[in-house]
Amino acid sequence: MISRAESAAATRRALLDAAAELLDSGGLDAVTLRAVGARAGVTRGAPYRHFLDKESLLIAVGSRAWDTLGDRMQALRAEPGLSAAEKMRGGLLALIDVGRFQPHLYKLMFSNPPGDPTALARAAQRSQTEFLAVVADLVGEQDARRYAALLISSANGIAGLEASSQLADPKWGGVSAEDLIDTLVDMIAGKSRHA
Amino acid sequence: MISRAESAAATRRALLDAAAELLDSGGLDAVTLRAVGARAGVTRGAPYRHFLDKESLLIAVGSRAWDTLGDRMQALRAEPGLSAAEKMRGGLLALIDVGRFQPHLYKLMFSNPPGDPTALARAAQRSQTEFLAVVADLVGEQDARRYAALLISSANGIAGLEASSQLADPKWGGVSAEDLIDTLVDMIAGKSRHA
DNA sequence: ACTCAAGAGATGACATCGTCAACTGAAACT
DNA sequence: AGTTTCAGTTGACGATGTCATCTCTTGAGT
Repeated sequence: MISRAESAAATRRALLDAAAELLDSGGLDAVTLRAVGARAGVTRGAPYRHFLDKESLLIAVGSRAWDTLGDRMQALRAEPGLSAAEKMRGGLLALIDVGRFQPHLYKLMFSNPPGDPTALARAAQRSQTEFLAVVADLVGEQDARRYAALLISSANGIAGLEASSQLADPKWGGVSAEDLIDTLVDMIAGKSRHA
Repeated sequence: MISRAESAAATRRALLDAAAELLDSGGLDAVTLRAVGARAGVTRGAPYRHFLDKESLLIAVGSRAWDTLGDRMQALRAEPGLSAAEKMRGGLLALIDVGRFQPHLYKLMFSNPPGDPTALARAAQRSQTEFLAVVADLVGEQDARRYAALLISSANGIAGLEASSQLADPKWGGVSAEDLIDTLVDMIAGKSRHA
């Protein structure tokens, strides 16, 4: 029927799914090994057959999210009929959308776990290099690094403020995340037009 | 000698200090009510006389940090002999410095606790309105809101990436947080010069 | 001056959590 | 067929947040 390896891979996937779902619905506090196991159809000790500890499980969830975002970035870059500026805007909005619809997952993606602080940064690499290439197409290799770093930082901050619903404060005059991204993209794209 | 109210206020302050110190040195995991109590010279149950629960204590720590940052912003704005652009840069760097030297406290300041998600946003108000006034001095009332929101978001994101030491990645060509802030300030100050 | 309510703090207890050690059973290998 | 490997279960332990209860000092009312 099913080999042992297949069964193990299936439960591993089920554990990741369960953890991601619990994170989405109930926040980080809801992700307990007991709940994850129960939702995956196993018991509390089972995760230890697939992950070193709880932190490793969470890192795996975050890494998987970075991978799917990397896929989206890659597809976006290959998309024909889009200008470099449009691709740049799209990439930033893809990141912000994660923060918008899965805020807890988003926080996890940008958290640096005490055990292995670089783990999630490594998982983010592909997403970021894809985006870097898009920026380079717009502003040239020379300034691409600085601008890409600035854009990713800014998008991250915008998503963060929006997640804590601070952007909605009337103090900012009702700006949306898209407004801020557009302002930024226009400034940079405009600058590149001057060269 | 000392009245009861004074003594209570003193332990309340000691609890806040203890929590802040534990947070700085050992991260959020190190902040346990037992450890906080011990460091403040009381036992685990004492905090419940001053705070509703652990979350309320952490919110109080974060709020106090926002208050001192607000003081710094206020002093910076009143500083004579500084151009509006310099004040703007200084305000952003003040925020980034918190992320640089007290990363755990910084994360707390931008976290939205499940119990009262708006509590820390309220504490951040004064800092942000002070900064908003500085930005208005540079770019005018009209665009101040949008630019201030963008700048705070960006600074937040930059501090976040720096905290997870992702800015150090050679992929970005060795940019510093100051570089990114300057790039941003120049773009906005330059734009305002055009008007 | 005496009484007594109030409240800060201590303490015992409980549920929950992450984690480990020992155990079980079935699949995979020789 | 016998043996090993390994996914999964179960019991136990220490740590933690939180509540109920108790103690004791302070401070106000008479």
